[in-house]
Amino acid sequence: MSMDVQDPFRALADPTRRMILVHLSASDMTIGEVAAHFDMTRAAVKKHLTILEQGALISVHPKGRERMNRLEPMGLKSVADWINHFSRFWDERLSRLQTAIENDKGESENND
Amino acid sequence: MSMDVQDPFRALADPTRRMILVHLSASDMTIGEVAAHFDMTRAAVKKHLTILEQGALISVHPKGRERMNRLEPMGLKSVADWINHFSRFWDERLSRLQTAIENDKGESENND
DNA sequence: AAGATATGAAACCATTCGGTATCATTTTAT
DNA sequence: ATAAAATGATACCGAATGGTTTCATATCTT
Repeated sequence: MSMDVQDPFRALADPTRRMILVHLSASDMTIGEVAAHFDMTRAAVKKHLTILEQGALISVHPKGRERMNRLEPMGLKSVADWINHFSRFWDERLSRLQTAIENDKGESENND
Repeated sequence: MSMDVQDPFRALADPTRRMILVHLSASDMTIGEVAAHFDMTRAAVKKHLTILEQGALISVHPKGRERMNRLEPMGLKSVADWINHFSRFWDERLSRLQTAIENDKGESENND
């Protein structure tokens, strides 16, 4: 009932929705303009846009009979922030890898 | 048949799976150890671990009758890399916001 | 060898997902 | 006023999701 804000991770799970975000990063677009880039009905694209909006990854701005869909970068940033909590792990691994390379013969770390 | 590598975005879509990653960031764990943190059956947790493995977000290492599940940071990095293609947008917005604040009376940018 | 332990695998179920088609509503243009 | 254009809304469909239960298999431990 409250059209609650769903988490943005779910919105990113679908490849079509990720493509939509890429297109919207070039310019704001109406539903019809977005749909023109895909081989599916406007209705399907509209559902994707609704999910993106619920995930706060886009915002919607009515202009007359059209609805402009706009990328909402802060929604993406919230996802980036979560993931970057783990960045120390790949940083660590990267530095360990570099060390191994410098040592020429990397000791094959604990694989099966 | 080929147990193909699914995209990691789908693996991140579920909140339980994101929690699993947090737990695994503390230490490698067996299925049973992971399951102990959740109010669901081991079978369900195992399914989640399979999806995480398919998304290359974890790796699995059999040790006797156990299977150690290990965080695979580079999988997460691939997601971070995709998202960071958009980082210039929130950076831009942030700098525009700062400018507006410095100008004291921010001109309420084009809202409906 | 026997029993306990850790996992694998499959069948099943309700719900969600991604898509379609159809019809209604709102706004613009003539 | 009317027709066209853009979107909204709903019902419907097959497949995928997230969970369960049950049974089988492999490995420790004694």
